[in-house]
Amino acid sequence: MKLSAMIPKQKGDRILIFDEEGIKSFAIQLQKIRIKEGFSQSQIAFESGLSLSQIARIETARINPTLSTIFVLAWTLNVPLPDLFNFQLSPKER
Amino acid sequence: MKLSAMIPKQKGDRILIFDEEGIKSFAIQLQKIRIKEGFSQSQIAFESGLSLSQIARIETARINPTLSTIFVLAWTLNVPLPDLFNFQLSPKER
DNA sequence: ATTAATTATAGCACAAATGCTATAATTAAT
DNA sequence: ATTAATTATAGCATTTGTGCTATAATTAAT
Repeated sequence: MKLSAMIPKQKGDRILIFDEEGIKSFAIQLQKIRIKEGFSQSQIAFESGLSLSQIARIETARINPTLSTIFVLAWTLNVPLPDLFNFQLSPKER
Repeated sequence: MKLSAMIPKQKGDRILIFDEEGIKSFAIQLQKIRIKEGFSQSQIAFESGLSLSQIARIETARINPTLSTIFVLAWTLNVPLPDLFNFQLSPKER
C-alpha cells in the first residue's frame, strides 16, 4: 500500500499513516455535499448516530474512515454512494 | 448508526460491530471486479502492497475496511472508485 | 489421484477508528 | 459588539483494521 506518513507538526500530534490525498479529497467532497444538502455537522451526527467529533474529524481529514461509516454518511445525506466518490485523484494514485 | 452485531457462531470468534449488508455487498462487488479483471488475491496483494490476509478478510466480509484501503484496491484493479460502489442496498439502509 | 495454486483462517502486535465528554475556535445572527 | 450556533480539538477507553506468519481448506492442473 502506498502509505504516506502524516508527520506531526506540533508536539503531541499523532502520527497517522494513510493516503493523504484520497482522504483529503473525500473530506472535501463530503463537506461539499453536506452543505449542498443543507445539513450542519450536528444534524448529520444526530441523524446518523455518528458522533459529532467523528464528523468533524472526517471533514478535517484527520482520520481514515471505515466503509460502514461511509455507508451511514451516504444514507444520512440521501445521496447515492458513488456520489461521495465523485472526484479525481492524481494519476499516480489511480 | 444502524449497527448490526455480528454474533460469534463459534466459541472464540470476535464480536464485530458494523453494517453487515453493506460490507457484504462490497465484498461481493470487489470479488466480482477482481475476477473480471483477471487478478488472483495474491496478485492484488502484491501489486497493492496490502497483505494477502487482508484481501481475503475483505472478500469474506470479516472486516470493515478503511477508505485508504478502498482507494488502493480501486487503483490496483484499475477501476474508477465509484465502480466499487455500484450495487444496491436495501431501502432501509439507503 | 497427486500436486500445485488459490483462497480462507488464525493469532499476535501495533496503529488507528470511534464514541464520549469537554473545551476552544470560528462563524453567523442579532 | 454580544450572543448564539457551528465547527474544530483534545484526551481517554474500547474496539477494530492491518501486517505478519503460518496453516488449513478449497479449487484447478496435470
